[in-house]
Amino acid sequence: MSGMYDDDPYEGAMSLSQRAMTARGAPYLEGLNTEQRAAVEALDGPVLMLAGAGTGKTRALTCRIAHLLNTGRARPNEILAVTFTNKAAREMKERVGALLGTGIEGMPWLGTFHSVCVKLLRRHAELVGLKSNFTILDTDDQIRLLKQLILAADIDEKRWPARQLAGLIDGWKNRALTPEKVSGREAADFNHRGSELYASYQARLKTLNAVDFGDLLLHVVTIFQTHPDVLEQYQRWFKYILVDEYQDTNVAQYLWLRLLAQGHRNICCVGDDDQSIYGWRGAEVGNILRFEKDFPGATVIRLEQNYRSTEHILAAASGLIAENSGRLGKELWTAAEGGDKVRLIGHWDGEEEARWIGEEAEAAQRGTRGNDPVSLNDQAILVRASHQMRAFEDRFLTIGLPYRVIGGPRFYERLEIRDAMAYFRLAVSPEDDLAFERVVNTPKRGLGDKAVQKIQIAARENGLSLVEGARLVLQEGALSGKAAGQLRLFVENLLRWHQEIRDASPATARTAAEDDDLLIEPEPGGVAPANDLSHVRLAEQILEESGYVQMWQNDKTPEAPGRLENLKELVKALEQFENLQGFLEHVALIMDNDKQETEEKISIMTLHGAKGLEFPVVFLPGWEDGLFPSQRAMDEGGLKSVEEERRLAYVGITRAERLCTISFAGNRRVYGQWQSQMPSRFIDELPAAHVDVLTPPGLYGGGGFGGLSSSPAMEDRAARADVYNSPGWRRLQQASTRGAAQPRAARNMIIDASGESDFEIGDRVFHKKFGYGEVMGSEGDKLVVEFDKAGEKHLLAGFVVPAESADDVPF
DNA sequence: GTTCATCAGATTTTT
DNA sequence: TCTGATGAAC
Repeated sequence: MSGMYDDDPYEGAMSLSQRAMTARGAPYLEGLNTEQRAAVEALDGPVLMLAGAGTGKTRALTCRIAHLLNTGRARPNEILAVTFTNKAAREMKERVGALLGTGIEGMPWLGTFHSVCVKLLRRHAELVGLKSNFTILDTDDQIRLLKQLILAADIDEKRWPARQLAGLIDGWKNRALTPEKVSGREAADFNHRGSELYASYQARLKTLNAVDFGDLLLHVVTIFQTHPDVLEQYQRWFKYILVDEYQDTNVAQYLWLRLLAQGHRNICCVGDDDQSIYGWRGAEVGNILRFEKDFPGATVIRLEQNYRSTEHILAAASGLIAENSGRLGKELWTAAEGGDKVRLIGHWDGEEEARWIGEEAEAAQRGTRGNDPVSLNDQAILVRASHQMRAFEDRFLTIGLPYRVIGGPRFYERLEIRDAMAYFRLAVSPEDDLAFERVVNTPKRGLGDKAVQKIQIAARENGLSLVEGARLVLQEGALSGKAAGQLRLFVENLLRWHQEIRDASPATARTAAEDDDLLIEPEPGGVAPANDLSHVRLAEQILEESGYVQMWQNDKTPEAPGRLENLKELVKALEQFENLQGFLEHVALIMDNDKQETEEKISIMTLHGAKGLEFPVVFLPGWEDGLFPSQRAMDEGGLKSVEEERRLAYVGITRAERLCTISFAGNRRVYGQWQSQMPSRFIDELPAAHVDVLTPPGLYGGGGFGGLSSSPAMEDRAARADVYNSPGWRRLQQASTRGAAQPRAARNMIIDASGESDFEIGDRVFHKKFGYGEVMGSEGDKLVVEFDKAGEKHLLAGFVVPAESADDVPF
């Protein structure tokens, strides 16, 4: 293997390190393949590690850190290692610790972009006009704040929703644009008030001493750009920088990294341009494509040996992704031979698809397919959009198949948790106006819009926080007796809780100024088991005294008990922390809560949620144009968006270790309306030689594969023959005969395998859901039909019958 | 001020 | 189909 490794300008340094290694022992290097080893040992200068799916990227990355430490290149606190998720950060910490056989306590700078930025920003907050104890707002707070501003700006909130403004501002922050830097054309967005509202939003945040997620990055970048001395300090300090999932970085993160890397220039970015699926969140694939230009003399190492999937799965994924343009180029290969081809199957509708997948999952679990039994834990259904999950949940509930939805509404985003958190926030800092607003009238205290408005006016006129405004209103006696009494109680409670917190921990919050040698600080007052549990008691007390618990106890809706349960869980989670402050900090940044479950369950999640995971058996349903690729990607984003969708498809396929099944349905209920669906364009892009086309008999007539005769997969007749003889096929046959009766008409439909439909323009046809209609056009086996009632539809010829045979269709 | 009916809108979501 | 936001009725 020649190439960059041999030509590496740092070879001398490496042999030195090799010597050092032998001296100290580097067992972690054993078992790495050539490229992985190269990636681990190329310590100096810029390095781009292009790591395909399942190529042992995390392993290389963690070994690299271990190697840096073991060779004495850097102390643990001189390494900056950033990831996107807490999960990735946690895993990396654990694995580095395991490699070195010692606890790695001292890696304070290994974390998510956001957590590292919080740390930096707490230290230098005053440089952007904040106090170091600023609060971090989540999206919900953000929206509520923006709503107020939109209202204040006298803009019709219906035509200009706060969500849209939030999206706009997020986009600007992702691109590191402060309000002044927003270009003229864009500034005029949002009813010509875009940048103006952005500016007032930022001003409001400052008075609230708060930041949103985007600010964490943006403020730090601003500090670096405007205070060279501060920047230089960190440039010097971080001898080595490592970045995970580099393809997902946005402009702000890119600038942040580039600024920091200018010191030692030892930056190692790991990523895979083919797995860039967060463009809509501001990620710039361009960052990774441009790496060599940004960092001249960069070493580029490709990890292409895949240890996860069988050759057919890899080949199918590779064939698909090859349709994308502007790739860095990478071809996955595996030493493992054989295995099942990717399976492809079409269904009549979404319910049928869910039914079939349920049966397949159970079959795999029993080992009926002639394979070893596969635990449900090792099976996953990956969907494009979360609303697709519903069909599966419904079906699995009825057949009693245990499932787990990953990435649904998260624990900390639930209503009751957010309310409880608002109470905690108020107890910690009563001047938290957003929290105040959220819960003044929750539970109902008879304080409606009008009362709250009075408080707000009083507060604003006197430059006070809302609690103080409330006290003022009470003094003035501007509220009716009942409301006043309730408000007084609320405010008194609040201040009392606050006092208790202050009594309990006089000065736990450390400030930036206290500590000069900040670069070697320990973990922030976070996840340490507390010996004194007074804060837990206080939390319980708060929820009781506020009447919040009572509120849910009185609630008779079916979800009330669950909410109370969640509150208990929240209080329990507090035990892991020293105090409420530490807990709030944790929650602001760490919204994940993957608690391990013991019961065997099949996972249902979005394709986005599946990135980085792997499963022996994977189902990819809903491959239909308009769903996947999504309508929006096809309409708005043009080629770029469709390519991102294709990468998503690539991510999906490459999650599978042994068996990957792609499916689509001809009809699907979308927002309650039945729609006919066309198979995804991605299906036609799969290389035929690696795909098995399954078709349940009785659906398209049993002989051919309805809509796909033009696809390469269809030409692979040998593959199809295989299917018919496989045990899987026979099982399938049984499944569909014993399943709900197929409409007779559907069973009788004969689709010409050549792909030509028998229909001509002007023919009258009948469709099970749309009724009668007239053929307006046809192309191959695809028809355009003008239905009498349902209007014009594009659909596969297989889904309609000539009108005269409609009598056969049972209603 | 709270409750019920109507109506629009509806991806993906690491932090 | 389902959620939420709004407005009229209590």
